[in-house]
Amino acid sequence: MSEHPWLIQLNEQGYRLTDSRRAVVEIMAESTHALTPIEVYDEARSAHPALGLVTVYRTLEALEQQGLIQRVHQPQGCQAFITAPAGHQHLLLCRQCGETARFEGDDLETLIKSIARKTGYQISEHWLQLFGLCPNCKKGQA
Amino acid sequence: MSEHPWLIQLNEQGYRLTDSRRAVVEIMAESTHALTPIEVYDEARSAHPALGLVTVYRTLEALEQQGLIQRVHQPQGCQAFITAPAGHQHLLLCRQCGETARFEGDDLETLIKSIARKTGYQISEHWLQLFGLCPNCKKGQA
DNA sequence: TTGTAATTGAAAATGATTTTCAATATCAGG
DNA sequence: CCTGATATTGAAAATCATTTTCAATTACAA
Repeated sequence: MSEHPWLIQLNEQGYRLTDSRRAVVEIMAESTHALTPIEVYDEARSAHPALGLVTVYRTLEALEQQGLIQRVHQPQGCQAFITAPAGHQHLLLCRQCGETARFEGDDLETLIKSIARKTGYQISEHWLQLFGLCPNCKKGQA
Repeated sequence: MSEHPWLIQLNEQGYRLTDSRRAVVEIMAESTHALTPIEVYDEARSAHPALGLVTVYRTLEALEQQGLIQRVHQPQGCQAFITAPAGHQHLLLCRQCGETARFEGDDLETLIKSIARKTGYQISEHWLQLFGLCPNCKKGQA
């Protein structure tokens, strides 16, 4: 049987392949929503009922270190994870259902350079995130 | 004695003025760093030793509701607070010492409208934050 | 000055996350 | 295909941040 690319990457990094990891990867890799550890736990147990919450935490940590998923910061909390944006993308999150979309748009470079000059800071990272309602939730709203 | 403007605002909103609140406000209003509840607690107790941590949490919550302070999201955690930016400012944070600077720069409107059109999302909020080293920490680095 | 309702701090409760640990499973080497 | 060293597991306990509960205290309006 062929393994998910994330699992192959983990394996290449020296991680062993287990059913627990397979279950967590399957859920995280498929989801377009930000998921908390508990949510991953609940969903992943349908594929692997013996899964423990601790293992979910450990697997999420490994995936984050590999750059495959990332933590999402939201007004209501910062525990959820999503698949990491490819390349230089930013996030757009639905406040209602947690659905995510991505976009690019980096004419931020000019702004950042100008801020660096004005403040004297050496800028190494930036976060840009948009919040709103996805097309689906927008409908239900009106 | 004349009270700090934040205390006056709290008072006008029906909050009573107590030494606990005065101690917390004094620390938060003066700081250019993001401070966690425990840090506020430690610092504020030099002015008011009887202060309890619970009261710090409650006061921070009141100040946040009044829009006087705001929670800061950082890679290392999201528990710290700073004085709320005036008007439409964004944050620049030093990863080393937590020092904060602010900047404006909202030609984001164009970007946001274009993302809204492309994705169908109704965008209601955006977060933009920069991270780096403040002039002081930059010196110690090299 | 006084009464009442807001506020306090301590302790207990909660919730998320991490650590500990003995049992189990993966997988490299024979 | 076995086998053994070692990574991994899940449960329970520990930790850490935050919230709730509650009886005592305090601010402040009358």
